Amino acid sequence: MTVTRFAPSPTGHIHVGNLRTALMNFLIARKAGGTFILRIDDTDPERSREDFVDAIKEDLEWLGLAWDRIERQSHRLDRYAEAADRLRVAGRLYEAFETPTELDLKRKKQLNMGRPPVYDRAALALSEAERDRLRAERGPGVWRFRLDRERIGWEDGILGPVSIDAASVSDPVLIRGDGQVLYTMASVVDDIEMGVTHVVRGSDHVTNTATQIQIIEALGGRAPAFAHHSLLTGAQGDALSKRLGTLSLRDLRAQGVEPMALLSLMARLGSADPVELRGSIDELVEGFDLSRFGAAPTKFDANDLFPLTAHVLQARPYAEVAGAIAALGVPEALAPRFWEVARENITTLNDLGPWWELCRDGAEPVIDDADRDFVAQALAMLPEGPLDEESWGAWTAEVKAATGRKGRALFMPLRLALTGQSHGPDMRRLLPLLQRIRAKE
RNA sequence: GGCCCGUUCGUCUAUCGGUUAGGACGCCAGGUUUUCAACCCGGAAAGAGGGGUUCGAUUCCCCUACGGGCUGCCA
Repeated sequence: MTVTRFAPSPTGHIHVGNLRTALMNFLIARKAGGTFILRIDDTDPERSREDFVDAIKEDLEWLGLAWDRIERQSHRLDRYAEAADRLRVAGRLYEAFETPTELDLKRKKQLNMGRPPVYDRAALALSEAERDRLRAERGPGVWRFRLDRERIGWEDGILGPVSIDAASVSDPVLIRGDGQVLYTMASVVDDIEMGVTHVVRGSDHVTNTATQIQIIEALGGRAPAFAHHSLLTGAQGDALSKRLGTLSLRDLRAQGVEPMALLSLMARLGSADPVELRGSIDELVEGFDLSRFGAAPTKFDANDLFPLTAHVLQARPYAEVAGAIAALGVPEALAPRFWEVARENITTLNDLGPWWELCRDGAEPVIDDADRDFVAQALAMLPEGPLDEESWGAWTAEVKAATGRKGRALFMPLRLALTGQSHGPDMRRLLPLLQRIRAKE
C-alpha cells in the first residue's frame, strides 16, 4: 500500500514551490491507488494559525487535490514524547545546555580554523552532577540525537544514489529547551506511525533525510523511499523565495490562472516529459513519472501559466462559466452567445469584463481621417432595430456594393468604428451582441 | 570555509562513447481567417571552460568557473 503525505506548516499560504511537492506526493498516491495524507505541521503554537489551515485546505480544494486523511501534529504530542523516551532509553538522545550565543561562537571559531561547523558534542561528556548544575542554572536543555558517524546513503527517486557523511552534520536538536518538538522528530514519528511509504520533498531537505534515516532506524522503523526534487528559481535564476509574495496560489488564482493550467505545468516542469495541458486530474495521474525529473534547479516563469489558462478556457462549455458570466451582469438571454463569442479572445476569465462592457456600453469609435466619409456612409446604411448573425454579412455586402471597398479596407474601419480596437471577436457574431453603437449616435 | 546536488537551444529537457545533437513550450516566417485567437506548415536556436581516458567524447574521470541547497533551540 502506497502512502504519501503533504505536510505544510500553517504559517503562511501555499505557493508554487509547496504545490510542486504536494502535487508529486498526490500523484504518486493516486497512481498507485494509495493514500494521500494532508498533515498539518502545527507543532509550533506561536507561529501556526488556524486561518492558514483553512486557507491551505481551500487552496488544495480549488486545485482538486483531495486528501484521503487529515492529521494534525498538534494532536500527536504524546506520540512524540513517547518516541523521545525510547530514544533516551536507547542512549541516542542527550541533553545539551549551550546557549544559542555560545553555539554561534563555537561555529565561528570552527569556521575560522577552517573546520566544518559541526557541534562538538561537549554535552556528551557532561557528568550527571554537571548536568544537574547546568539545568539548575539555565533551565532544561535541548535534546540532541546522537548520530552514528558513518556514511548514510539511500537510493533517491530523483537524484539517484546519494550519500552524506554523518560526521559532517551536527547532532540534530529534536526537542527544544521549552519542550517544543521539532520538525525533524515529529516528521519521522509520523511517517513511521502513519505508514508513509514514499516521501517527495524539496532538495533543501537532503541533509535532513540523512539524519532522519538514522532516527527512523533508531526507532525501529523502516525508512520510506525518498525523492528530492529540485527547487524552483525565478525566471532569471534568482531564488524563488524572494518573490513568493506574488506566487502564492491565492495570488495566481486572483490573476485568473486556471487550476488545470497550473497543475499541468507543475506536473511536468523540470521533467523530461513535455508540458501538456491535461483536461483532468486523472489524465495528470496517468502521465506522471517521478523518475523523469531532473536534479538541476528549475526556472519557473508564472507567465507560462497564461497561455495554458487561455487554452483551458477556450475548451470550456458555457455551463461551467454561467455563474461567472451572470456575475458580470450579462442578461441570461445573451450569456451563452456572449461566451461563445468572447472566449476565444480572453486569456483569463478576468478578461471577460471588458468585452462585456464593450457590448453593453459600446466603444468610443476610432475613425481614421481617411475613412471618415466611408464610415459615415456605411453607418447610415446600418439597419435599425435588432441585429442577428446575418446582419454583418448583409450590411457589409451592401456597403461594399455602394462604396466599392473590399477586404481589409472595407472591414477594418468598420471594426474600429464599432469596437474602438483592431482586435476582437468575430464581427459577424459580435455585432448582434452590441447593445449600443456609439459611432451612430 | 565544510558538505550535498547540478550545468545541452530563450525555457523544460532527450541522448545507456560513434546522432544531420531529438522533442515540447516560447519566438519568428508563411498558410487559413474580414481582425485576434485557434489550427496547419516551415524556420532560427544548445553541449560553461580547461585537462585527461579513448580510434572516437555532449556522454567516462579530474580541475576551474558558475548555479542551487544545507551548514538553526526554522520547516
